[in-house]
Amino acid sequence: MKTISCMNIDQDVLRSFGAESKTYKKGDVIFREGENAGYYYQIVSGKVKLNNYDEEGKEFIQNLLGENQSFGDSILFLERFHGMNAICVQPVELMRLPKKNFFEMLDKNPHLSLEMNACLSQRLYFKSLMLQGLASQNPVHRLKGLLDYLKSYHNGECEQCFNVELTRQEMANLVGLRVETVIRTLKKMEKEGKIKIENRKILY
DNA sequence: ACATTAATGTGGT
DNA sequence: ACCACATTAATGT
Repeated sequence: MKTISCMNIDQDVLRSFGAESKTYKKGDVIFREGENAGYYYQIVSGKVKLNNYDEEGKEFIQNLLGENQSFGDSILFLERFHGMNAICVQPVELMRLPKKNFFEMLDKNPHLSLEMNACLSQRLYFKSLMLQGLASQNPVHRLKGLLDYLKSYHNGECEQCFNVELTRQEMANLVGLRVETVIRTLKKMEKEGKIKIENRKILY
């Protein structure tokens, strides 16, 4: 199960520019909304979620990142605060590179700079897919948007063999629906042949 | 093998 | 959407 690694920079390169390894436990907060953004983060193992909470305290997940994916980087190009929290969903091991070193690295490695552009473009493009779905009231459209988005991260070739490794609760928090609605909508989509469900695993 | 917990389903309001 | 509860799968002791 390979995902498009965006960004996946060689660990030795990262270290040579002063990155440090860090480990977190499940539930640990890596950074919070409103804090100053000062690091590039790249996940070695584990899973991180980027989220917000609305006024009522309901969670909205912006993204879920796994192995060889980076986060916190898009905002390094801006003088801004974090717009979301980064929380570990599983125990996490990651590399952390200070902003200053990050730019030094890009400066000395133009190809990484290019890759970064490709990476940011990819995120932009697929965020737009998500938004299309979220703009709809129809739960089928919302979930379809999410599935297209997730699949796009995937070098998948075959039809309906992309295994969605998210719980229904996570999906619900990504598209702003209730778990029950997600469960029922997924079943509906299965009947319509849009997805397959094999012992609770979702194939798209 | 048994108890506990997390995730998935179902039905009713 | 929300709530309560049943069923199933995964994990711990």
